[in-house]
Amino acid sequence: MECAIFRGFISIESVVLRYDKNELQVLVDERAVTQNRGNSERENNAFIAAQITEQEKSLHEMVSENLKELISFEKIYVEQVQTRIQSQYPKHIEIMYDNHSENASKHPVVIIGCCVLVASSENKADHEKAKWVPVSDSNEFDTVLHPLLQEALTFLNRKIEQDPIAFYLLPEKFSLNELQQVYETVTCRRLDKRNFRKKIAQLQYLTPLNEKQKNVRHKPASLYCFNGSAFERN
Amino acid sequence: MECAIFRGFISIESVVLRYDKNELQVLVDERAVTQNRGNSERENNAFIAAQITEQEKSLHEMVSENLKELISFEKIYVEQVQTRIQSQYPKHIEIMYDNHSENASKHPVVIIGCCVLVASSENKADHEKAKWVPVSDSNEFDTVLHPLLQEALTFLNRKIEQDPIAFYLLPEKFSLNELQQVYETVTCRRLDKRNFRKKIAQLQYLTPLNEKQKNVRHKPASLYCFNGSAFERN
DNA sequence: ACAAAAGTGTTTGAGTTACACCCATGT
DNA sequence: ACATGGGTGTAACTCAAACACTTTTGT
Repeated sequence: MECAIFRGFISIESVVLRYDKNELQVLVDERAVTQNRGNSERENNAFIAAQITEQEKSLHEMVSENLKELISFEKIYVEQVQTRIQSQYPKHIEIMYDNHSENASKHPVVIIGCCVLVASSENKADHEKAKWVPVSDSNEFDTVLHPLLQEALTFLNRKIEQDPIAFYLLPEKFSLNELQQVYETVTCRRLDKRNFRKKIAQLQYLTPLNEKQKNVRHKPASLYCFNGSAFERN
Repeated sequence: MECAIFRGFISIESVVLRYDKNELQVLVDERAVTQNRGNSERENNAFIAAQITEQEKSLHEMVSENLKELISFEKIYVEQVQTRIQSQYPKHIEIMYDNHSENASKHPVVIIGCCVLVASSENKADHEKAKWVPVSDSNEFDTVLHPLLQEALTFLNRKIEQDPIAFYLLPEKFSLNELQQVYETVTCRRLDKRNFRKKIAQLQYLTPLNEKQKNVRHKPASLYCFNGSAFERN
């Protein structure tokens, strides 16, 4: 094994996604936007820095704690999808650190990019701190963060075929068609209804509830919940 | 997008693997071992730190430059397989930094773990700086680095099914059976000779050379080289 | 009664796996 | 001549894809 160590900065970036109104939406943090313009409010950054040094925390915990200021949720999925090293600070970040600011620019930055999934029903309505934007609204986004969004979507596309992560994007109870729509949206292709049901039946992720949709003007669908006993993650 | 940035250390760890004598071997850096005992010789670390701040370099370049001090090679494969954040320095590393050493322990460490592949024929013989050890010799390894070795082997096992990375472990010219043996060693299972040849024939990675093995006491095998035109990586 | 989504099996093609014998060379 | 690994095709099986009609509810 070869090993080298040096000083630097560590940046943890999260793309937070939800599934709502038949589309994927990404969380835009209005605080971050204003924070980049003006240069006050370092509490948020300081917060994480403090947490991490206190004891060893997983990415899940760190991202999770940070996000609680923005949205409410019960379950959350966090996975690292990107690591890059830059010799210069990304343009969209103003690093305001207490001291050593004069030689800060001599140190590289490691950027850890995460893909975060939350269920739509568990989020507060939009408020002044953050808003949800369809991922298709590409001109909404800071172009510097854009590559991470792409990376997260690519990751999600691949991952959803392998592991039961669709459930992080769904409410507790859901119908098979809702589940299928999540798969279709994430993978960007239509699926055959019968083949889809055969496939997930094999996987045994689902517990059927003795409950059906109400007040729909068609045959009501049976509802299911996710049985994660075999898939404890984080 | 959510973002947080803080000070820390960046550690780049590489597991360097080669295929030799029908087994995978890992490079053990004797310098690192002595470096951990005594606490001189920070040139190596300083070297990389300087390089990275000078201009933006890829992991490939950084690891590659660092390894040139240990072994010789022409082609090399580098891929990041792990990122973890620790609140404390790994035990096996003594961080000796010029100044700020008093508050250094307040900052977390990001560890970037890489899987590196080199061809056996391209390496210098073992010398005092480094030696090659079979991966099966598990008690040879520093237990702190061990998880990265596992991660690298798992990665390799999965990756070799998808991309033509076996060629990084082989000399320029090789027979189909040598190629098959690499696959068998990496995936830890026997393969059917005919099925294997059918499969790689489809993939069109190979250019047949008008050349055969010499001085073997059996029917000499045809030699091939890798045609990487469709797979430019790094 | 009608509109709208729910629900349910079978057939076909593609790809993967299993398997046995003759060939060219060095000693 | 014999020992050693090189080299080749076919049949069975498994998995994924394509496809159409009946059912239940609200209006």
